[in-house]
Amino acid sequence: MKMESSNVQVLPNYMKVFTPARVRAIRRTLGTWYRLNKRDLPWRQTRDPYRIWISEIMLQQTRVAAVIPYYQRFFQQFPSIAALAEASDDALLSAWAGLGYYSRARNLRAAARKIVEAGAFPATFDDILALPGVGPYTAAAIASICFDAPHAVLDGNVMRVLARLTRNKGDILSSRTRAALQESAQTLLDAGSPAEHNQAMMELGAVICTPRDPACEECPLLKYCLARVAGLESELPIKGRRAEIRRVRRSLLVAIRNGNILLWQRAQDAAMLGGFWELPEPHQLPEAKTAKLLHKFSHAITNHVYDFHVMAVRVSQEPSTLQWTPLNQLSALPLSTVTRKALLALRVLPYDTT
DNA sequence: AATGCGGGGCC
DNA sequence: GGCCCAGCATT
Repeated sequence: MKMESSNVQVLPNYMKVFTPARVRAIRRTLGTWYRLNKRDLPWRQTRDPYRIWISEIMLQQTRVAAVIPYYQRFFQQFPSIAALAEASDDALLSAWAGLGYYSRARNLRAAARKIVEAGAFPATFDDILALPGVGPYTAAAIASICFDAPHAVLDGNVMRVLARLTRNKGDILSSRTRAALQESAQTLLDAGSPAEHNQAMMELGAVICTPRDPACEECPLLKYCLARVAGLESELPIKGRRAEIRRVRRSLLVAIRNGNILLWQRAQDAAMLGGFWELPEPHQLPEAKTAKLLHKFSHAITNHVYDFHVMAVRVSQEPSTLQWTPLNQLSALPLSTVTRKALLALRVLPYDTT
């Protein structure tokens, strides 16, 4: 009898949640909750692979509220995959400017060209995964939502839901924990309706099982949640330490002459912000004569915080890497967010075009 | 396994 | 003003 009780304790946590009867109950409860409570989002009106693909790429690391204005506009500019495949660099980056992670836009066009060449949108998990910019999460999302493929999605929302549901105390940044959670997600997946099930899991994480102050009292899975029973819902999931923030002081130079402003364009294949237009910095204009400080602002990128000083300068002769750009053409160019912030503050740009 | 890639919301 | 969020590609 001692053996029996120790056997029960040895069971991994996910086994306590994922008994066949509980799995069935969780799937049904979750599905009912989702059908009654799901938000009405633009990409939930369709199963068209082009639409779903674009929405999933835009939603990588990006909040729903930030994506919505870009989503509608994107299809006006690129009504078909073929149109996207032929997009110019400027059109592509302009459509994405402000969304961040610009390699997503570049990969989008590369993938569009692959799809055009293949003649149809890939319809299996493996073929979708082979598209540039598509990883395991996005492939599972598209395959399940558009093609009913039984692949469980594991994004940040689902990791949080599952870490709490199974009281998994592993670091979700580690690949071991992620593998365990992927296994949990696949076990729980309702293969009869993977599109709805996957979206229900993500929706639960987005609106109920939130990072801070989860709304457990409203959660359809409350009675199955091992973290809640243990009072650990606010401690899970565990996330390891990240790199410390570094502060860096930088200057931007504003030279305006005859209705033109001096700018430079980053190389299209640059690792960071490739193809974007920028204000020059002092090392690019060594002989510029500083006139005065026009504006100060800060801008955070990943683990850096930049404190920018925007200076008005006069230039006698400009390096060939810089270009005099007509002020009235600025809104047609992909401007980096830093440059846009500076030019908006100086009223060189009349209003935010993004 | 570790790092870089934006931008925005919350406290 | 600092802290948190988190897919994919690259190394």
